[in-house]
This record gives sequence, C-alpha cells and structure tokens, in this order.
Amino acid sequence: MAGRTLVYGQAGGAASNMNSFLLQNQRVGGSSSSSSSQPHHDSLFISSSSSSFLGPRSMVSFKDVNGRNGSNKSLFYHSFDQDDNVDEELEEYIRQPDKKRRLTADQVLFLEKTFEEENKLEPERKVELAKELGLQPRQIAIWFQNRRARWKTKQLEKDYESLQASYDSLKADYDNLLKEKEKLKAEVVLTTDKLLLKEKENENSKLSHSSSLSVAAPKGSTADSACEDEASKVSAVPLKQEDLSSAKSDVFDSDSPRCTDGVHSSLLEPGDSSYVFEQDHSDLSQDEEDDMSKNLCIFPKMEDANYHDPPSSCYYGFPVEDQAFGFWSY
DNA sequence: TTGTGTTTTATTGCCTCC
DNA sequence: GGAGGCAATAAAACACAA
Repeated sequence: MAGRTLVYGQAGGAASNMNSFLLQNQRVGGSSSSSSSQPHHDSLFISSSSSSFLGPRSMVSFKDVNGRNGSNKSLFYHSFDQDDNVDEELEEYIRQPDKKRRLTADQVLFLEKTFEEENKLEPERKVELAKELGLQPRQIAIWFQNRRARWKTKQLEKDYESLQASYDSLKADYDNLLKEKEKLKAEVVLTTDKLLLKEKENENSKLSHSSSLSVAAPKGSTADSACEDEASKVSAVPLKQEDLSSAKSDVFDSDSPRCTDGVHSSLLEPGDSSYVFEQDHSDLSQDEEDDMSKNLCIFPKMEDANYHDPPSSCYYGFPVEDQAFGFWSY
C-alpha cells in the first residue's frame, strides 16, 4: 500500500520543524556493549543545514519524563540553533539509510504510560504525542500497533496458562475418581462373592431339610452339584445387614463366581422363609424406575418353565457388568 | 570475537469501517 | 476509495554464551 507508506526522509511532522536534534546514546534495555559495531556518542548534534528530516532515525533527547528538565515547548523537544561542530562521520552515520534506531528509554517509558491509559490513539492524540516525543506520527502509530501485538501475545500466554491450570486440576480430580471407582468396584465383587456363598449355604440347608422329608428326591443337575460342592465348603457365616444393603444397591461383576442354576430365585420369593430382600424402588424417581424396568431383568418364579434359562444379559435383576458400571463412567 | 537467539522497529498485504 | 487496524514478516539492534 504505497499510499500509506511514509517516506521518513521527507520533511514533515513536528520534528521536521526542529533545527537540529539531539541524539542520545541511551537505548532501551541497551547496554553500551563493546560488541556493538556502532560508534557511541553521548549526544549527537545534527546540523540544521541538513534540510531533510531524519525520519525514524531521529531520536530526540529528553532528560526527564516529568519535565523537570524540559523546555517550554515540549518535554522531549530540544531545539538547538547551532549548526556547527558536527562531525561529518557522525552525520554520515546518522544519515545511514535503512538503519533502525531504537527509541530511548524515556520515550518508551512515556509511550508505555500512554498505552496504559489508552491502547488505541485518536489521530489528534497521535499527532500530539509525536510532537511531545519528537517523532513522526507514523512512528507513534507503529509503536502502538506493535505494542498491542505484544500485549495480545502476553494475554494469550496468560490465557493458556490459566487453561492449563484448569486442565491439570480437572485431570487430578478425574484420576482420583477413577481410583475411587476401582476401589468401589472391588468392594462390589467382594460383597457379591459373600452373598453368593451365603445363598448356597441357605440352599444347602433347604435341600437337606427337604431330603429328610422325601427320601427319594431326584438329584440335581451337574451345575447344581458343583454349586453344592462349592457351597458345602463354606462355613455358616451369618449374613450381615450391611452386606445385603450393599448387594442391593450395587451391581454384580461378571467376573465374580456365580451359580445360574436358579437357586437364587429364593432371593425373590417373599413368601419363602429364606427370602433375603425385596426390590425396593421407593427411593427412585419415576424416570429411574422406568430405566430399571428397561434395563433390569425381572426374574421368573420357580414355577416358570423357562426359569432355568435366564437371558445372559440378566443376572439377579441387576444389569451385567458392562451396563452396570456404565453409570459410573465419565 | 563470533555465532546465535531474542527483541524492537518498520513494511506489506489484507480487511473493515465510514 | 481512503484511513486505519491487524497478522505476518523482514531486518536491525541487542543480549549472551562459548
């Protein structure tokens, strides 16, 4: 956009009115590093005979931002009428084309303060600032533009750090919950095992009682025998109330040992003396009850002909593991 | 002193607004 | 259509380790 490109070498702007400029060696964050290939001069006086404005290379001295050493005209404006004692070498250096000059620390400080108050400049304010600092309005605009870009970058970094912290915190919570889930899952398995063993024990006592009444009772299936064998190994431990409530509210793990031969129907036989617990949905909302009716398998009674072949996805009226832990998933 | 990475100043091209 | 803002980029100035 050529129309916007400012030719700094042309006379114009506030600084062009100056007869001469005092250049300082003061640089932003700069050190008078010996490594610098540039000549160092505490102050450089440019002859007023030089008719052309030095453009962005023009650095105007100002001793004190607060104006303690300022002139009447401007805090940063020093006018000198002398046009002699100018080292030609220095002048050549100063006039070097395409050489960038950094703003002085005081100039930057002043601009920073201004930026704190207003990060965008009205055209009038821009010209005013340019006069104050002895710079081209275009330089002021560029400085503010670059400053806004730096501010934006910093802001993005802050936002990123903030998001990172939030993520870390959430991740830690998530990990803790996962651990807790595994712990609870293990408890469920343990409780389920206890409950199964207890059932077998009850069933055994029932069978022995009935066999004493009917001597020629038929022997059960192989699975029955297996369960009986297993149950016979279990000592008679009274079932605690907490075990029952835990088993009621939790779910069974598919990995846990089980007998699917139908003896568990005793759990759901309210009339039976060995009835362990009843399904209580009183504390469930209607929606939850609906969900249960969809997802849970209502066990048939002993008389049901299909009783011995319950759906594989059903177990004790609880969803099988994959579904059972679904509501614990995140 | 030199090589290299960072910061600052300035340009360019595109976009939006009036 | 011109003015001004922004993103991307160039390049000088600067910092610093080896």
